[in-house]
Amino acid sequence: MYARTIVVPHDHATGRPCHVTLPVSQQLRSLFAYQPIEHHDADTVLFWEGDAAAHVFEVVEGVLRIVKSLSGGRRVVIGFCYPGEVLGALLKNPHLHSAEAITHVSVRRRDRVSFETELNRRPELGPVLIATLCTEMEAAQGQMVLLARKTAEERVCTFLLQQARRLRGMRTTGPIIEIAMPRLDIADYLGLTQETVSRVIARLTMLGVISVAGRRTIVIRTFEHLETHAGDGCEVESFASQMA
Amino acid sequence: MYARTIVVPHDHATGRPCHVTLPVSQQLRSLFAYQPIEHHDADTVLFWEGDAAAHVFEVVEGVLRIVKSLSGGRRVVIGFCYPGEVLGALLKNPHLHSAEAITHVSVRRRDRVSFETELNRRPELGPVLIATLCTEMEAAQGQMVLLARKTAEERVCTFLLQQARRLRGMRTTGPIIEIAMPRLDIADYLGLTQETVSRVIARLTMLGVISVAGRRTIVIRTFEHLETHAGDGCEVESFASQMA
DNA sequence: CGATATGTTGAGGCTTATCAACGGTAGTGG
DNA sequence: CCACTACCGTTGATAAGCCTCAACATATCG
Repeated sequence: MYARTIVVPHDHATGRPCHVTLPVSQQLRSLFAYQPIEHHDADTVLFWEGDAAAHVFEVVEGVLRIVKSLSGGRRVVIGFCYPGEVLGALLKNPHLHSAEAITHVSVRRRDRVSFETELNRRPELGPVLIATLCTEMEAAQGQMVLLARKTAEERVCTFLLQQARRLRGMRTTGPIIEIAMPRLDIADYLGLTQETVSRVIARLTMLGVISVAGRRTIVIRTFEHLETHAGDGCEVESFASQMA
Repeated sequence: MYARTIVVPHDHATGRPCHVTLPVSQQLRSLFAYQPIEHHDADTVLFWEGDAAAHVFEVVEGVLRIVKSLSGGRRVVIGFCYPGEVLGALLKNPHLHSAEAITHVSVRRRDRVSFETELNRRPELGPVLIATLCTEMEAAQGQMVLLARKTAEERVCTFLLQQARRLRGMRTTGPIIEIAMPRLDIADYLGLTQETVSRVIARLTMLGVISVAGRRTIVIRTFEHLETHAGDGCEVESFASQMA
């Protein structure tokens, strides 16, 4: 039964990483239109896990990481938060995760109560928020699949595709991606170690799939290889195994 | 910076497993009030990953598993779906996962279009749906933490606590939990193998933390041990390691 | 141009997966 | 009601993949 072949026509790998923020939505962002812009340096913490959730943020510039901690110093990066996204709109009062600036970031802030009041005052925003949350759930499910069953190589390929597709959605030029976050954040996002991420990147470079320029820039040379090695879909991956 | 001690006062381990269904909500369930009850045997598939999403379901009785498949026969159980929950309300049109009966189940079905029409006709349901989705996201994040960083033992302890707390929420008697699903489903839910789940259960039995009666029944003898070994929270786990 | 944080590479070990066989439970049919 | 059978679960041996620890290289910033 589980062996039944399912062809999934739906493009569920939209390149959206799994994060705890609302994706680009002009309508939701309009709620921040008249708020002043704040600037924060890299490694600033916008809010801590367990803090009272007093504000909602629109990210104007820069990248944040959303972090949950557990015993033994272990850390999980639940997702990243990019410009145009809204952060903190969803969850219950004590924050369930920290939000930390990876780069210099600029954000607009709005009081949580007034945010919700405004939301109620404009009923057309309800469906927008619901649609947004559904997209979030979709991304979260993809991430669960990655963390539960993908190999290190598949995780890194998936991550690189997410990054590439995100930029493509922004109509940025070709296959050159700028990785805003350090290897440790990538590792904690993919459920790996820094070293393993590094080794996989080295292997992909050896294979000519990607090339690395500097610390933050990666050029994708063979998109197809990344896609076949991202492990998505439930059908055959390796032709070699069929031949055997 | 990551070493900062965070005490998280919020009880984010509410025992809700991570699933793709809406939690018990009288208001949402009212949408199914006049639908006939359907019965399905164990291992029936309600819908397949990739199918058009034509219906929304209320689970009246029994347990379902929500499954995503990937290459190489690998499988991930995204979550389980229990009586009183609503399934299929959230996602985009092609289903992102299959829903399969673990036990005999009875459900009420409603056409997706009429479900959404009714939702629009009753604006008071919007916030209910949003709150529900937020709870789902919370559970999904917890599951990501589990899959990314927890040990096999922590995963199994977390699962057992989820089961126990779910029953407690239903005001069922004490520490005896009925596990509806086979080991393989538990394994695919926890990102482990059947064998590892079995071995951890054996070890917990040896330690006197639980005892196993038959295939489906587990008695929790030391709740506290489960809680300290579930790995939640970011502070010290083992006193021994402090002593050393 | 130098100092420090970040990233890479290597050796070895541990947790968990894999493969295989056995045991038990529960459901079925006589 | 009991025995048979098939599935499910357990246990063991082995191995693979990733982690850990450590040293080294390279960017980036002052």
